[in-house]
Amino acid sequence: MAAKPRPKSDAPDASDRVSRIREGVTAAILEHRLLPGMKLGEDEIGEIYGASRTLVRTALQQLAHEGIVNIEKNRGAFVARPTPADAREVFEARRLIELTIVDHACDAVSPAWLDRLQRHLAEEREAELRGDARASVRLSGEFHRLIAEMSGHSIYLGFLKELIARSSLIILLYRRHDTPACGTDHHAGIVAAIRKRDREAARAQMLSHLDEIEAELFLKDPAADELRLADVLGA
Amino acid sequence: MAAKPRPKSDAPDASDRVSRIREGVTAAILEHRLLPGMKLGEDEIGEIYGASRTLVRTALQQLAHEGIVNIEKNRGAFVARPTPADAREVFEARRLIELTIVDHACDAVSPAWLDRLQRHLAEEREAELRGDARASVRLSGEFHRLIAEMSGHSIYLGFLKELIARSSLIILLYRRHDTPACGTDHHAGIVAAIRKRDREAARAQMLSHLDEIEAELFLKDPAADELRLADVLGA
DNA sequence: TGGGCGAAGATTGTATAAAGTTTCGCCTGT
DNA sequence: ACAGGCGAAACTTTATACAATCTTCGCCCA
Repeated sequence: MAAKPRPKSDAPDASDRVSRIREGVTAAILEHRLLPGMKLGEDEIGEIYGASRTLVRTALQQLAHEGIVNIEKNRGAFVARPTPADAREVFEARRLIELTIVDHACDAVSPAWLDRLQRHLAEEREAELRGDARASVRLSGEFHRLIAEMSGHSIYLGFLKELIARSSLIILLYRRHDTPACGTDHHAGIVAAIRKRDREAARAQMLSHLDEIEAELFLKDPAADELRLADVLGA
Repeated sequence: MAAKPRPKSDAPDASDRVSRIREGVTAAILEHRLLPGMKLGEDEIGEIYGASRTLVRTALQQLAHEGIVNIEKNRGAFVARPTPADAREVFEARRLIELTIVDHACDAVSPAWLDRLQRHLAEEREAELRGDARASVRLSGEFHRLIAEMSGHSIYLGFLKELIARSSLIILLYRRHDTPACGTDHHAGIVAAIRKRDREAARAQMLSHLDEIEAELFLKDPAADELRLADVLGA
């Protein structure tokens, strides 16, 4: 199923060695195996992926540009530790962009896309049934990316990919309770609205979905204190 | 005035060697000294800046991520050549983001910011008087970046920096006549609205400003032909 | 004379080694 | 006993060398 022969270079994340590293580290971060603030040694990662530090460095720089890794001069790379302020910015940006994206998705609806969305929803439900929280977070992000791809706007897609990665980090950092299923029903509702080409409904669904995710976070001052403490400890 | 002592590493574009390369190449592209499609040889740039290919490569990768440079595998880096479709996406994204940004700018207005905006407008008028089209384009971009900084949203700022860079490239590529002053008056109007904290007026001004810029472009099919011609001449 | 094949040149991708910086441990002096 | 400084180790940063790939020019053949 992964043997889709691309004639040229359709996707930037193709089969390069550095992309494999980047996606591996991304997955590790998003699946909570790498905690925020952790050191990402070049030798360490290079050994894991059997690659030279040159490639590791390239991947790390790309991740830094995506906002899920911080590179400090002469110190090295660390898993990003978004502040509550960052979190609010990310979700505000997501509201802005994704409300527009669903609009476009309603225009671009097609049987092929609907099928793909449907299959994704099934996958999400399966992971949810399994109680696999990590997979749920990952698939939730992929759902939003799917809609962005559907919109056909490569710029929005690029922006949203960054925002989703940071969101996953934020959710894993700040969510109150181990939210078992943060909105698979919402996703289904969004798909339903898109199928009906009902822009207003789609926007409303998406908005309440994002609001609910953000509402489940713990972004008050106590979190800032916690962060500041870690800051002193880190620097 | 530029002596704002940053204790740590507040700005990513600090005084690194790679940043100097990146900014130099960016300026060259935005000032139309490097035409779209031109080859950016690593040795060539390295020689110019007295740097090793390692650093040049890093800078080029960052520029590629910003969207003003294309890197083709085993071929090298080239100045990006945005298509009309790209241009439309860029301006749609700018409309979306900048309308929100001016909203926030109205909230963040302060004497210091107003002074900075005023000084920038003076600088723009001066360049316009000089008839320096290159400086005008650059300063126009910086005006929008200034408002983004004013909004205090680092995410919007980052997104907009990319969009502005690509916009400059697009404007230099597709504008119909050598537009002498593409909207310095608009900028003044936007500043006036921001000073009065009039969100609605600011949004309206910004929207008409962006629309006018896009309207001055030549984004039809003939433009594609024009591009192809340049292609043959360039490569 | 036009087209295809092939080798030389050039350029990029990758790895390795040297250089500089930070950090941590240890030692000495008060 | 504790604070401050010295030194070594580990790491990142930068540069250089090697390998793989593509382009180009020239040559041969139909």
